[in-house]
Amino acid sequence: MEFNEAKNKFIQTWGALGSQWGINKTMAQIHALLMVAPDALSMEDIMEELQISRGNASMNLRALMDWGIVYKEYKAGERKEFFIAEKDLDELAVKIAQERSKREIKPALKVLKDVSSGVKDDKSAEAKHFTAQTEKLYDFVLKADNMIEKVTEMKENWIGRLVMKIMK
Amino acid sequence: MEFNEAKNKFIQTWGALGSQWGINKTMAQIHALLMVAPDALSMEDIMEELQISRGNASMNLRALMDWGIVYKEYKAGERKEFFIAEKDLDELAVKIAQERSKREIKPALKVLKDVSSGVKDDKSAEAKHFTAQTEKLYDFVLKADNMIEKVTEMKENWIGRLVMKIMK
DNA sequence: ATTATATTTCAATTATTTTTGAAAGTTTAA
DNA sequence: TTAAACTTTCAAAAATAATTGAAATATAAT
Repeated sequence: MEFNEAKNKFIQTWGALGSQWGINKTMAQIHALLMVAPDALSMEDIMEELQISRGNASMNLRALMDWGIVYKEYKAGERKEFFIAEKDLDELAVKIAQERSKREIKPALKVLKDVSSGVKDDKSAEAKHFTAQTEKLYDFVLKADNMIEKVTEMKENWIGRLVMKIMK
Repeated sequence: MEFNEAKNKFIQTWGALGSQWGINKTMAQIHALLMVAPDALSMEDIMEELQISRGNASMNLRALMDWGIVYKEYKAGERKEFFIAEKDLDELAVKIAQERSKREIKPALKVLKDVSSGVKDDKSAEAKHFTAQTEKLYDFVLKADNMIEKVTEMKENWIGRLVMKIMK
């Protein structure tokens, strides 16, 4: 396999994986590109490699920085900005988990709580069932969300590492 | 809050959550509806409640059944089919995790492995860095995928439950 | 075998999301 | 201050994804 072929394949795959998980394709591709780039890349470099417009590059780089998984870097004597990816994968996972929890799960939890507790007075069978089910869902999503948080804290503590080991 | 308002809010929220995680909105809404329905619903019922077309209902119900999280039910004396959701949430989580692993993560892992091992001969610095990075990513995604599998097996064994407890 | 009921399929339409590119905005240097 | 280098913004265009609806298919009752 030729190097450029491999790189391209990797970028495409990472992009596809991203879009299946609700992250836009270009954003994931830029991230992929930065992950395997030996040094920081400029916006021009990124536009060139991925064949995308300036606006697209700018907006997705901003998004990646908002997620905290890509950083700006300034080079002495260079006027333009360069970008590097967070390369510590554990850190990457933590950032993504926290961000998705904050943006998507937490607000959903709030609604779940509201709707499950909002119909408590209604004594119809339908309403009772609804309350019971949404309560269960709330507990479940909350548990899942807690798990994400705990996993992100785990890497620092020994029992966490032990658990990971047991879990294989 | 009125019952119908609550129900609607729940369906909308579940739908939005679904689409943020790569599942189409209607599919998630049908699932939400079935989750809180006290008994099985017909395709007509679903079309009516969600104001969607027959084709849409049919296709998304098929998808939900492919995921193994919605089942058909036949009622004596009734010609049409009825549908119920998997209501055991642990089971639901397992099914979703397994399905996404199979459909998305496993194929991505294969590509990661291919590209990371495919450029081993190329001695350029760029290629070396690429191989190192994609190897790390492979290990990482593999670990994450294993974790999903392990979590799904956990509920059956005591140490798993203990771990869950410790993790809060 | 025919009709009535129910479901699936899929090309065309509609809605949503992403991308572009050029104008406006910033920052640095001279 | 002006100009050059670079970045951001955002309305319009393009690409992608979801939805419709009617024809085709399937299934059951008469």
